[in-house]
Amino acid sequence: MLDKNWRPAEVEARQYARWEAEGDFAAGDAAGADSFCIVIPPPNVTGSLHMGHALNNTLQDVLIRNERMRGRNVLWQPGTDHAGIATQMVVERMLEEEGSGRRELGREKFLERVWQWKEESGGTITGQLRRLGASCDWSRERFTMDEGLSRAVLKVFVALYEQGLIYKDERLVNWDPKLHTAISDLEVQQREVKGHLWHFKYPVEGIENKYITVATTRPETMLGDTAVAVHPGDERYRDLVGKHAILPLVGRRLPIVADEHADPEQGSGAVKITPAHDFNDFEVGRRHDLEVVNIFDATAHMNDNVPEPYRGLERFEARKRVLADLEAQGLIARIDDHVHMVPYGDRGGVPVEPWLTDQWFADAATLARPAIEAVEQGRTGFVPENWAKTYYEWMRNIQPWCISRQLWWGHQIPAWYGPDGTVFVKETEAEARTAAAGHYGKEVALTRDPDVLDTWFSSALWPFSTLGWPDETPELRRYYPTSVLVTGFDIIFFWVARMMMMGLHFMGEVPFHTVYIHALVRDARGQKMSKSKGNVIDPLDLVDKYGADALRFTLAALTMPGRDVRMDESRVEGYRNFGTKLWNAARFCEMNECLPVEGFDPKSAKDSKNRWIVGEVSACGQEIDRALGVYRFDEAANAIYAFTWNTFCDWYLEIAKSHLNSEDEVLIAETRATAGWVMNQILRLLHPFMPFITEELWELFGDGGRLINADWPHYEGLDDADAAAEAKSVIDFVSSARSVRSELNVPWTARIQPIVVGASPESRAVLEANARIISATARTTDFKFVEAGSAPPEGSIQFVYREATVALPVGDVIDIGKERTRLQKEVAKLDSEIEKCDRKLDNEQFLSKAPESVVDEIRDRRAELVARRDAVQAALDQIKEP
RNA sequence: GGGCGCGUAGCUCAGCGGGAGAGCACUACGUUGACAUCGUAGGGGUCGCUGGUUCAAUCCCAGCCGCGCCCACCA
Repeated sequence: MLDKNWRPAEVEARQYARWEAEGDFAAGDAAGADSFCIVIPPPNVTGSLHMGHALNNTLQDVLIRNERMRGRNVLWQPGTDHAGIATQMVVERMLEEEGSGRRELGREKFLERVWQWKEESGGTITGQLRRLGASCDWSRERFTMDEGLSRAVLKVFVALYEQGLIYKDERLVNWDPKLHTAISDLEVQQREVKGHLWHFKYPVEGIENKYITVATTRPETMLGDTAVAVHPGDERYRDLVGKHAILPLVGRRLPIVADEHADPEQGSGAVKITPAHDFNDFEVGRRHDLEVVNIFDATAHMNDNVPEPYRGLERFEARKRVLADLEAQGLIARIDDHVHMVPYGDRGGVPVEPWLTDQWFADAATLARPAIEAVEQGRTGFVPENWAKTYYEWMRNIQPWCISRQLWWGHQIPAWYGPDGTVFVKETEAEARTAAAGHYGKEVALTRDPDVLDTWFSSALWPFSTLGWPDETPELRRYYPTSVLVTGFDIIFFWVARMMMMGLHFMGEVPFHTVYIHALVRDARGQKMSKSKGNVIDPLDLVDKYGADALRFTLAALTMPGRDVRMDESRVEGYRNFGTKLWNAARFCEMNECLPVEGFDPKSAKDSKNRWIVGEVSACGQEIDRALGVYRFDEAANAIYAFTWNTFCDWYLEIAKSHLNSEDEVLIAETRATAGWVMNQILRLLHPFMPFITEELWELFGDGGRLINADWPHYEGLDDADAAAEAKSVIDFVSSARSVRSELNVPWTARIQPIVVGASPESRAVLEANARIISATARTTDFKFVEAGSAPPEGSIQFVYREATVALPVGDVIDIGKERTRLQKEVAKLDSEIEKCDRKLDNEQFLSKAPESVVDEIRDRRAELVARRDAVQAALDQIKEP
């Protein structure tokens, strides 16, 4: 006997351990079956599960379990990411607390610490994924810094280098002065900052009291100015072009150049040019062959290229000093308040500096071309489709990808330098040494490039590196290209785009056929979850409280295309209750011996209610098929929810009670078998969403084996329109009867005889056939059928059933006033609806232009409404009499 | 500036050319041998505003108002 309550915590761990131990997650190897593969977006190895992971992995698991049940060779490839900057920062912070630091430790010792930390905490996130129920093939778990994956990284780097698609260049990059590393454009966040726009007067050389005014939001950078630019067509400055301005505080001669970059509409129309510290100015500098004066060191303090008083100052200190000195010289023309965007590093949290350094770049534009084409040709499709636009937009305007980072944790760049700086890019030091020996004609000492690669470089290889590339493995052959990538829109650029580039370049084929983009998880009020706001909901707390099934179902049911998921705990609670409801339905079935019967064919059911529920199961299953086929997780979840609760529990089981109470042994046996079959089907349909409770109940309602490996059901020829119509008719009758009873406070215990006035033979037959069900669910006694036109007994309440009026003689309990109001309201409502139909039917344009089927539909509807109105009116007249 | 999306019941959201829906919340009644983590019934909406297309607009189109996000730029 099932326990009275469903207790997720007790069962989940046990069921999961059993699946894993029995190898149910292992990649399939059924011969001849198609394969279905998802590579997990690898979470940070030292991270822990947040709501975004919970959503992402729930959706993947729904797809995976669904396909597994459909008999495909399923691989859900799990693994974790070394997450360069993030992990290094965590370990550095730990060292700081110990009063140490990475530089004190040295590179080798530091890396040992990171590995140690990885060993300690790397299992956290994968353990948490297990608690969610994720059915990954853990035997194939990978890590981006695994031996195998590192080999893939080296091979790709060297190959791209040899193909000229990776190169070293001295350019302006976004420099994080806190982390002391270059970061890519994507890692820079623009933040709105209230600041000022300062207008400075630069004296023009050789003309007494002549100044050219420039404006800036960053006064300190003036120390690095090497020109002033004006627009070539700007009359105001035409005669100054070719002359020089004198940079105050520094004394440098600045050529005044004409360049399109200067916008006559902005500020004074003249713009100071600081090639070393501004991306636009850098370009201007290149065009005019300007001097590049770098004024910052790696920590954004002033270096020796500025006049002595400013040296060593931190950038914001320097700003104050520059302003004070210019003010003293009377060179500040104006100060305006100004709101502008300041670039911040998304990890370091301080403004980044455009800074001139040597970095490694990947030629993203070249790699992007086939990746754009693949989506244009539909070889990879986005769901929802709109995201393709975002992808194109970025890919078509892609900039060189800065792939080197001045960090220690990551894949060290396989480049070695000879004594004269010649670079040798090889997969191993030995190869580099050989190459160097060939180059120099003798053995020389080499130094390895200290930089590591951007984390996303190894992530870009994930769909094939995890399958064994560069080796030709069976997995690679079977599962590449993978089927679906499930991820959030926030990493389309970081990750999806780059996997497309690398996959196409190295595998010659797209890495996945479909990219399913899901939304962000926000809090119940639509706010982004963040630690600072304190509105972070920990998915594991919800799992503890309501069970993993409830959380999974909530996430799936809230996943609608193009809309963020608002995580509201009351929804989770509601779906936990759904689990309880299912559990109790199972208990009911168990105690009534409603268990699957071997060899029972649902098509063979004779009873119309049994035939009806079988048809409903079929409709629900088909809806889930359709919805999952187009990634409508919400619709699939809602379909199984509504069927289980509203159709099966609310109606079928109530009907079954009356069947089971009958004397008809054949009917009882058929009902038991049908109910058992429906339970069995519900468990299959629900399993991808709620794997734990369904697997647990499968022990009772299954047909051998484990549910995770059961077949996905197919439904053919189970619909029975007549049975469905009859069931609907009975449900209508019962609902109406309940409604009026409730309205008039008729006690539940009071059984009332329904007097049916003017029923057609068909309606009468239906009512008689279902008399037992109706009497049980609507609390009535036997029907009394009366000729049309007969007056219903006095003191009865009435409702309309099809063409008939049903009277319930309830005697004293009737509240005539209340009932009259109710009926009057109903007549008014029906009248207004009839009027609506009339308006249409009187409209000649409607009659001539609307499709005939629509006109007929409205005619039928009108007739039906009139019949109902008349019946209600008749009932009302009866009441009015006394 | 470019792009995407959203304004429907108190809340969160479905629907998207011919009958305004769900869940939660709310109100009333109820512990009937599966389930109070429940049941039954009920109240509640000029479907953001203004025009247009149409026989017919919550739905399509345009404009406006309000809100959110992404990209780029702002000396």
